Amino acid sequence: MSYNFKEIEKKWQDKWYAEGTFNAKNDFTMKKWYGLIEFPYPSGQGLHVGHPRSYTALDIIARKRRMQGYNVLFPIGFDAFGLPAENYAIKNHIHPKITTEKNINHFREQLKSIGFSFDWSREINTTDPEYYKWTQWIFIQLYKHGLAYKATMPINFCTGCKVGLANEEVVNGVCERCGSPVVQKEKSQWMLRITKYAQRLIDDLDDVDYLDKIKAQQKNWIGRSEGAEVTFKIADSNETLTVYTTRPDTLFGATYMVVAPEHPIIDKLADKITNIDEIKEYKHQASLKSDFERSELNKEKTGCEIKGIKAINPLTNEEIPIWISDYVLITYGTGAIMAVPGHDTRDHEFAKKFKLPIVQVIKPVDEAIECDIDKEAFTDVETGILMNSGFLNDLPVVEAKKKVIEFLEDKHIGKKQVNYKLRDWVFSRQRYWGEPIPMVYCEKCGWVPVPEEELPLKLPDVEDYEPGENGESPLARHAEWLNTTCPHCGGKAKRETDTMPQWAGSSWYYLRYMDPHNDKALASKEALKYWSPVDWYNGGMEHTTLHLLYSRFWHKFLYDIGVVPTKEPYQKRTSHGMILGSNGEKMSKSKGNVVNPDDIVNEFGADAFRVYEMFMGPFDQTAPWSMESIRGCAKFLDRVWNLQNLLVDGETYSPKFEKAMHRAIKKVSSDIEEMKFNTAVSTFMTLVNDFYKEKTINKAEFKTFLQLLNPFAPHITEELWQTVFGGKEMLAYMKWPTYDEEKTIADEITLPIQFNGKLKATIMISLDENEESVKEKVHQAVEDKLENKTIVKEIYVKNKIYNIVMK
RNA sequence: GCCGAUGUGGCGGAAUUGGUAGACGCACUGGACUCAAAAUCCAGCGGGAAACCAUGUGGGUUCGAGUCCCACCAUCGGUACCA
Repeated sequence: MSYNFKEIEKKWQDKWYAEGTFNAKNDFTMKKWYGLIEFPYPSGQGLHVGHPRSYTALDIIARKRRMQGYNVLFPIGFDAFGLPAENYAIKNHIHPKITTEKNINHFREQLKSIGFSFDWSREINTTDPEYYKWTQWIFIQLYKHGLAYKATMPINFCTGCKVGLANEEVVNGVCERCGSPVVQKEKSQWMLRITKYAQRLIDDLDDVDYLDKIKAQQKNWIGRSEGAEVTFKIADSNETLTVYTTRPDTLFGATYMVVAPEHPIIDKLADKITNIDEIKEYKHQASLKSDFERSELNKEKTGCEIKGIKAINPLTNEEIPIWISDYVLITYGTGAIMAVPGHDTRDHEFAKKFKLPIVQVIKPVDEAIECDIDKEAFTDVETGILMNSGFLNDLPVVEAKKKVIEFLEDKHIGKKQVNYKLRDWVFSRQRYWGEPIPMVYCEKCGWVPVPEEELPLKLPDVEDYEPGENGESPLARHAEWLNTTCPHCGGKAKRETDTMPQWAGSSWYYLRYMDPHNDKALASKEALKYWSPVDWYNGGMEHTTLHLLYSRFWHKFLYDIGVVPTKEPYQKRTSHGMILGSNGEKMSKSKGNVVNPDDIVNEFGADAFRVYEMFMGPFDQTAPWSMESIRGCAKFLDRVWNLQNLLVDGETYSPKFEKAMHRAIKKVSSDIEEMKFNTAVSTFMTLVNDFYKEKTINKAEFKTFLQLLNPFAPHITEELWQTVFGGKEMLAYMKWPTYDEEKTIADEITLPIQFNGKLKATIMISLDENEESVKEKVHQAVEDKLENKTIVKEIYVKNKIYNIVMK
């Protein structure tokens, strides 16, 4: 018989959320636990079945922590600024504020219908002026500390819509919406100096408990490399050309140089360049290409020799040619390289194409290794030995690097240098639906921050959100907003019309949860001290390099200026796998494989939904949705409900189930900590099967079972606890069951007997039975099979296995 | 190319970390209940008549390998001319 989940789940949800059952307590003397999930973007489509995977997982941990006596903070909010709401507004002429509010209401109902133990009294919304007041405040602090600056940067510009586009809106080099080509357009933008924190963002990963793959991906993204800067003289000139290289040891093999098209040396030496028109034409062609084209259409390298000037290799003193090519990027290193075609694949390709000399300066230490420098660059560092390199000859690569850097530093023509791939964060968006950047431009005083007492600087209510011509922000059209007075001199001034990117509000939201209604500070010192850091943060891998890195950066800055008490925001970071459609493809409207959480809750109930999401597969791996499997989980809960029909009295576990109970407590407890939810669920199922097999369960067993299952299926378990046991106190706050290690160990063991590692039989032995006795039993058991065999040796691994090696 | 993962029945997946491969669930088959169906309960369920064969492929280490080592293949995610 099925239980009435609709009625039961509603009943408990109403009680929990009306009474604030799961709200964090303001008792700062208790031990605390702060669990965080990525707050959703309230899209028009409503909740995706992917959201509850992460939410259920952390909800289970949060619920377990409450039972373990922690003061738990498990908050929820909405990351509500962003493009979809704005695009929807442009299309349908409904203010983003209205759609956002509507969507949030929908999300809130959906989230409540799944029974998450969120503290709804702390709900936040990034578009609330009382919230973004502090987002703006942080920006001003960044500006005051020299970490926010204006720079002219190329942006993606759609030639059709005449708007600036975010990178995510550029698909294969064309505009996602209209399909017109996207070009790069120079625009003055606010930038945040995240690069200043690059090294600390790497180093401090040592102090946090993130999954290794998350650490690896962040390190990769920051992209630290060690090498040297080397300065080359330009022949017959006072100019020099500085390059960055990770292989200074190959300097003797540098046979030419290459500069990026945007490199300033071309303008500086324009008079000397004999083919300046050709070079200008190359520069022009390169500027027409988008970043996308420069990287995607790179099958064939292009380039052009800069005639009339030569560089001098500081070690060989030979004059070498200088080329221009767009495979060298102005944004990395010095925008110029020394080319060592013998030992760099790209330089080799370029040298081959333009018939430039290739010199070998490294050979493999093992002569047996094939190495034909004319065919292919030899790039192996581990096995390399220097040759044709004067004072570096015969040194291994690692030694040669050290020695050459010493030499360069001694002669003041180079130095050790560390570089990062990480670039500063482009913080401006020419969009309406975002936090206004609280800056004012005054002809006399330059950029001046809005005084802090005037925050929040509210986003004005406008009717037209269309981006302006040439990629101007829609706010630029609103004179009333635009024109203001300079907070510094009182003269006429104009406001910044760009808004902040989607990432701004989410970079510090976990701090606001600690004290969400504070109007004096982003949170009180006491709350920050008590709740920091977030103990466990779960989210998607797709946020590893942007959101996670950005918020670590902001947090470190806030730490530096004494606002927050910890160096890192999140002590532990884990990630969940994506949920795919039943056909194994990503869920999308066009593929028609989208599953709506509301339908699942209606048909199977919230508890079944939660149990299924945890049971479907390993938590950190992608998993396809299956309607059949969720039915199995609903059936399991029916069986749990009907256990009450088998119930007998009993103050303690019956001998029949004692071991099973202790083992289940142990297994479920550790599985939750390790996020092995799928095997925890199978433990529950096995246990239920055992109760059915024996057609009995006593009260002690049932009580423990309900407690263990409560974090996974909170509604049905509370209901059974109340109706069957007459429990007054809520299960959710009862002490988490404990187990006795000794009682998890079996005293009888099935011992496998192998012949040459292959299973032949099993026997029962008692735990730690002496070897003589085991041997006797084994031989008795396989006597007949031993005829005509010569035993070579016998291996007994205590309580594990008995293997007979024979001929 | 580089970085990270993954590969086990018809399907989703287990496997105490080197010790009985296939727990648990789905699907399927049979039985009970029912006038009947659904639901429920019980039983079976990798292949093979068996010896045996089976954890992407080929080697290796070991008394013993899904698990460790070497060389590959395939799929997915991230990143990409980063010098």
